[in-house]
Amino acid sequence: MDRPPVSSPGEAPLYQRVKDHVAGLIGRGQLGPGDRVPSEHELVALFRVSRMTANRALRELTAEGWLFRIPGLGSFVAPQRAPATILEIPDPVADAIARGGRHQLETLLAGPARAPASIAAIFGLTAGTALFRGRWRHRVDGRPLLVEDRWILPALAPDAPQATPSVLVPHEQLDHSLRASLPPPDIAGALSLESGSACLLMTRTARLGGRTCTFSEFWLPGDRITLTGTSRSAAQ
Amino acid sequence: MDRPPVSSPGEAPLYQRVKDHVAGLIGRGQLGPGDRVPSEHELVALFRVSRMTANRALRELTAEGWLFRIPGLGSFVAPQRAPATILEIPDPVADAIARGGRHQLETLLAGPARAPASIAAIFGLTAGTALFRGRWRHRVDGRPLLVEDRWILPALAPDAPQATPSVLVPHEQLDHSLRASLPPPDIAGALSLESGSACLLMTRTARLGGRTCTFSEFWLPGDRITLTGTSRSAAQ
DNA sequence: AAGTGGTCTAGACCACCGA
DNA sequence: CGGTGGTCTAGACCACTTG
Repeated sequence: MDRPPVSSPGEAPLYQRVKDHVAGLIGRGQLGPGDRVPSEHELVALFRVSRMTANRALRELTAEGWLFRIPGLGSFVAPQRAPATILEIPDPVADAIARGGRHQLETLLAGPARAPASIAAIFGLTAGTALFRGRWRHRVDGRPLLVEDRWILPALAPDAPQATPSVLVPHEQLDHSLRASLPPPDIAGALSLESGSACLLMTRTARLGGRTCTFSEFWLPGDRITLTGTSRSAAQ
Repeated sequence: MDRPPVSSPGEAPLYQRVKDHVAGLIGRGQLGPGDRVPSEHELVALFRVSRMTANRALRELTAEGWLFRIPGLGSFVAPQRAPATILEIPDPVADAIARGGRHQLETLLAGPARAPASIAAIFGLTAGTALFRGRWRHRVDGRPLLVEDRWILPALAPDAPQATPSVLVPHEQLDHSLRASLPPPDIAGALSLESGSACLLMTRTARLGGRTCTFSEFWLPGDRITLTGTSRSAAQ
């Protein structure tokens, strides 16, 4: 070969240059969803690289969601990912703790309770069924940041009374929802909020074996908590 | 070689078996965060595979967040990813449209405007710089669901005045934040809300070439919008 | 010096697809 | 049949780390 045995220093690796080339075809709009991208063999000829290198480039672009591949047919531009339709939101308490904040937990309520109709419906039970209920307040660096109100199905979490909150009960799936709401007076008081302050209300339903095993409401003061996330997307 | 030239039919590829082995060491707790995993050379000897196969296994596990690697030192178990800390939030408008809702868009404001200090700071400019500003109201099935207030850097988006909102300006990165807030009177009016109603306030900063090119505020009525997401996690 | 990962090659066999 | 991707090998050179 008349080419250096490996990539020249200071330059991007060969597989990265191949990736950039194909990503550029897509990013500049020269290839759109469903269009065929150059085959491994064509990239081998174009870049004078081995097939393993071309394969790695297309394989990684596939893993990153740019392409899909059909053996025997070719590699194609993947359907447009709707940009920014997905926000990744870190758990605020775990986040605060990870940043080194001092975390305190106070139990406001803990014990058996009869489920009101609205809660019973979530568990698929009839109103009045006995559940375990707990309410905890989390402080980070002394400030109340979160009130957690949790209902637990005793049958699926026999040791629930001893369970600490935010240590999740075993689960297979978590469903979340998030909305803005004005807190009821007891929540506002627990968070040291003036009445009329907006809160984020996050709910979390944990499922195990197809059944709801815990339902939690998280109240977060709207002016003290900001959820953030970052996503990347090609210029379009 | 006394081994079949390629993986036997019906069995997982060799690189996958190596991945499974290493992931199993982590998943069963035999190796914890910071622990060293077998080197490529050790996996070559253990599985009788080529180094490229062992390399692919460890490289993919690294891309998937299981490991981190230090050239010259070894491969190590990555710090524990806190389970269920990531919440995926769909874009509410795109979501409503995807569900088949009838979408209407009204322009409440559009034209050049001087940036107040708070906005200028986001763009890294001085207060009073001329930006393009637009405000739009989105209705889904006739109900106001979103007021979008957008500031655009004209230099990076020359055709911004013609741009429709929610059609993103080209960008490389989006930063989002989400919090609860009480809307100012003009926003409350545009959403047909009583004063004192809680709203979700989402902000989106789009960056291109390392510079902020658009900044948007999205006001969503807290009682009409619920953001939802699902995540799966192993029982722990 | 010995071990690590990072990259690359020039072949190979296979299954699958469409003409 | 030829083209596609999926996998695999047995080497190689390099930069980097630790002793």
